[in-house]
Parts: sequence; C-alpha cells; structure tokens
Amino acid sequence: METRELRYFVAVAEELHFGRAAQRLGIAQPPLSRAIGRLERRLGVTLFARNSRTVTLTAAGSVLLSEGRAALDAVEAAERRTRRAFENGPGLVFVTKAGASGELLAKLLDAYAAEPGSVPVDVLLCGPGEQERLLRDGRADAALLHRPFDSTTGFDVEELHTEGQVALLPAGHPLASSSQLRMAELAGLPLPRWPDREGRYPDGRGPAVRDHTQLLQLIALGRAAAVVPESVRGHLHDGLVTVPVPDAPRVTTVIAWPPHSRSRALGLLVATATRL
Amino acid sequence: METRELRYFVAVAEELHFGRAAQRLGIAQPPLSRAIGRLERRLGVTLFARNSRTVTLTAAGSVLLSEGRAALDAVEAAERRTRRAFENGPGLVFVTKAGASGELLAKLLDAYAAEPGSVPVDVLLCGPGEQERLLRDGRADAALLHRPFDSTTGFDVEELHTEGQVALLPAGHPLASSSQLRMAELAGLPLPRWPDREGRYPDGRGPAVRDHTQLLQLIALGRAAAVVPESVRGHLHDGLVTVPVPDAPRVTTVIAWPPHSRSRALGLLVATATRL
DNA sequence: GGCACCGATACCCGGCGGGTATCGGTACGG
DNA sequence: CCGTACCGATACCCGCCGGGTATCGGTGCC
Repeated sequence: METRELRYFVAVAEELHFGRAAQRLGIAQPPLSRAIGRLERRLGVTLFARNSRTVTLTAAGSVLLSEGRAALDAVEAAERRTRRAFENGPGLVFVTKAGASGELLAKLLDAYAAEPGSVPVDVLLCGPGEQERLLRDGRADAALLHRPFDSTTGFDVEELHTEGQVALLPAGHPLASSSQLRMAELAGLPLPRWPDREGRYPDGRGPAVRDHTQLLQLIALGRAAAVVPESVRGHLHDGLVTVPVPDAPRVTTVIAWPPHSRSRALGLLVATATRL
Repeated sequence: METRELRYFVAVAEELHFGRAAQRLGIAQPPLSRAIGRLERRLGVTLFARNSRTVTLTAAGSVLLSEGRAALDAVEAAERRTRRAFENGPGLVFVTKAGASGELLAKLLDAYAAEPGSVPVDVLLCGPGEQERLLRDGRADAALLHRPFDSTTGFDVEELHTEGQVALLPAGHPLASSSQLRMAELAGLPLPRWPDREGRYPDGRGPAVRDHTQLLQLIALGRAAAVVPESVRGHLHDGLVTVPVPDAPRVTTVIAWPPHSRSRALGLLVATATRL
C-alpha cells in the first residue's frame, strides 16, 4: 500500500463523497475512483459500500480509516524528524502547555543542560491538546503531559509528579473564604471551556479560553472560576484566591515521548527527568 | 514520501550496499540509486555519505531508519488489520506466550465471552518475544505481556496481576530443599537461554530453549534450572521443585494493545480484563 | 599501474497517475 | 410518472516515472 493511496482513501472516508474528496486532494474525480478501486482490488477488500447516490464505509473501511490515519502520521513524523535532524543538527524539541509545570520544566532543563553529553533543547509552548499532535507528527521529541487531562495513548511515559487540585477564585468570591471545597459546590460556577483537538469549543455557559493567561485574567475580572493543579499557586497575580478541592482528581505530570525514538539525547533527558 | 521509497531506503540503510539492497528488493541497482537520490532531493536531506567504495548513514539517515521502520510497520499493520476485518468479520486475535498465565487467560476469555456484545476471540500461542511483533504488525489485536521480560514500548497497557518468582529445580537438587533462595545462589546454575527478537541465542553456558515445555523437560532431566513466575506452579510435572526467590524482580502481567485501535470489541476485552 | 568493485549516469520502454468526455443509476421535484 | 440533477464508473488519451541494460568514473587493493 502506497501512502498516496492511503491519503486518497482517508480523504474519501472522511468526506464520504468522491467529488469533494477529489477537490480536497486537488485532482479530478475519475482518477480518485480508479485509485480507490485499485486499492480495494489489491487488498481484496471492499472498503466502501456505494451506489450512485451515497457512499458508506464498510466495517473493514472503518478499520483502515483509523489505522491508516495512524500510519500516515507515522510516515509524516519520520519525514519531519529526518528534516529536523538534518537542519538543526542534534538537539531536542520539548513541548509543554503554556503556563503549566513551569518550575518542574525549569529544573529539568537546568539539570539536563548540566549533564555531560546533553544537546541543545528548544522549548515550544502551546495550547492544551496541541502537544499530543506535535509529538505525534514529529515536530517535537518529548512533552510534559498532565493526566488525566492529556491522553498519553501511543506514547511511552514516565511519571514525574502527582499533585492535588485547588479551586481558583476571584478574591472576595463568596466561596473564597472556605478552607476547602468539594466538586459539587463548584458546579454552579462559570468554569472555562477549553478547545478540543480540532480547536472547537464544547457547548456550555462558561467563558471560552485558549491558555492559562486568559484564564487567570478572566478569573481576576470575576468572569470565571477554575479547578487547577496546586502548582499554579506559585505564580499568581494579586486578586486571586486558591482553595483546596480534595475530591478533585489528582493530576499526574508525566514526561512523554514517541516510541521507537530512543536516541541517546532523548534517553538522557528522560533519565534526568526521572531522577528529579 | 511514498512507502516504496521508504522500503528502498530501509533496505539500503540496512545493507549499506546499493547492489545487495537492490538484489534483496528484486530490482536492479540503477533504479535504486535514482530512487534514493530523488528521496534525498525531495527531503532536502543527505541520507548517505557515499563514495564509490563505502556507504555510511548520516545522522539524519539514522533518524529516518528507525522512524521509517516504525512507519512501515504501521502501514503494514493497517493493511493486515483491514484484511482481517474483512475476512474474519468482527472478532479479535489474542496472543500470549505459550505456557504462561494460563489460568488468567482462561478466566479472561470466559468472562469476556459472557459479556453482552462480545465477539469471537482467536487465541494465538507463540514463543517469547514474538507477541510484540504480532501486535505491532497487525496480526494480533491484544496480548498478555509480562514485564519486565517483554517490552511494552509503543503499546497501551493495563496492569492485571503482579507476582513474585520461584526457582524451578529438579527434585533432588542440592538447593531444592531450601526454604528460599537468593539470586546470587543461583548464579552457577545452568539457566536457560531464550532467543532474542531475531531468533538468535545469546552466548552462554545454559541450554537454548524455545518454549516452556522444552524448559520443563530439560529441568526434569536435570539439565537446566530456571527462575519463573510463581503461577507456573499450577501445572507442573512430577520431579520438579519450586523454591521462592524473594529478591528476583516481581513479574507484572499486563494486557497490551496497539494505540489507535480502540474498537468497541477491544475496549470491552480490556474493560473485562481490568475487572478480573 | 592494472584490476576489480561499486555507485552514478545515459538511454529506452511500458505502465500508471492524471486529465476530459461520457455513461448509467438513483432520488427528487413537478 | 417522467424529467432532471447529481454522482460514481468507464472510456480514452497523454506525459511522467519506475524499471531495465549498457556504460562511465572513482577508489582501494594486489
């Protein structure tokens, strides 16, 4: 199976429409029909149930869609990592959520830089959920992820740190003077909505936010409240109050990296991280 | 990057010889040279340092070799899983080491079969180390692996069971009457040698074995001794004695599956396993 | 310095990817 | 109930690319 065929298949499977898929791919519809037909013939598998009005995925087609996406990601990652290795020489790209685990990251980078045999590390800060994609498609070599918020599926991980969560409230909020709170008591607050993997926001009442800076500002303005890991207490503006929430899920910070990329430099980074 | 180019590259990178690589690929040498050249030009990366006598991988080339192998595995897995989905209908292939975790497996399969919505499960028994490959290249959907013996890198896992290890000795062996043993005391015994990933055996004195049946027989004959998980005590022949070895590493049985393959059937199997 | 080895280059052919034109079946509206 | 619009499949043509053979050119060894 060639990657071109796979890309064509994924386009049709996503559009469920040969014409639109062809347009998206920048080719005409007939070659696309032929390519899919040939792919089906070579695999010996019917991928689409189609009559001249509708196109549907078969069960086997659904399998190829999810597996094929992963395979295309892997090919793209190989390409990107190769280019990076050539252009930037040795060196790692480390990605983490903006505004999270700042101290841990600083300690890690210092400790790693002090190791003999370490290589330069570029740090990439990005919005929540983006790290996964960067790690998967080869733009980054390692990431700090926070379970249970981030999915670590498909990555190798080492746990670094576990912490509880606190409610983050504007000073003067009625609940701000409590010594601790329960999740149930926070149900009515304007909790923020984060974008999903496609950058879209779920429905709901709370304000839509893109990063922690926005969130902190909105809380200071009294327009939001949030439940966040304890460690954000380190760098808070005035006007914000934290209250422990013992029954919130504990947050585990992990260092994650793509499997099969066990370069010496990455191995050293992981080893350094686990020793912290 | 097309998978053909990637396959060509991997062949050359492994052989470090265009002629032999071409022969392995079943094509002539000139098209192979051209293909590699075009790949390098398109990537904008020098993959091989070559003069007319020797071929060497550049740093970028090494990256593409390991990443490319993983990508090719992913493509192959996609293909195989699609074919399986088409030919065998729904249904899972479960792979485990022959002779290990037998009871756990039986309980799991019974419990899963009793679940509403479960699908037929084919069980594949194979030699140690083979499971990883079967899971990675799409011939299997899930596996029972045993840490720290099996590598779980690149798989999603759930821990099922942890146990200590015992020494397995022929009855009448001088150490067989001890109430417990330490690893150091076992150093002089003829411990078996298992094949590595390529099916080759490491150097050493102990007998080369391929599966647990062979091992048990050799121990009964007094030609071997081994350190094995406690659970093998369940189905032992006569003439074998077990002695606890408290300082041997504990063995964790995990259920492992490839990421991105979260079908309903597989999800149910994993859920059932974690409830055992 | 001659020779053997090996990757690159030159040149040719056939198949495949891509295009346009058109067919054939299906659902919808009048 | 028929016309029509829509959409995937088919027919046919072209140009490029993957593959082949022949040969060149550089390198290390005897």
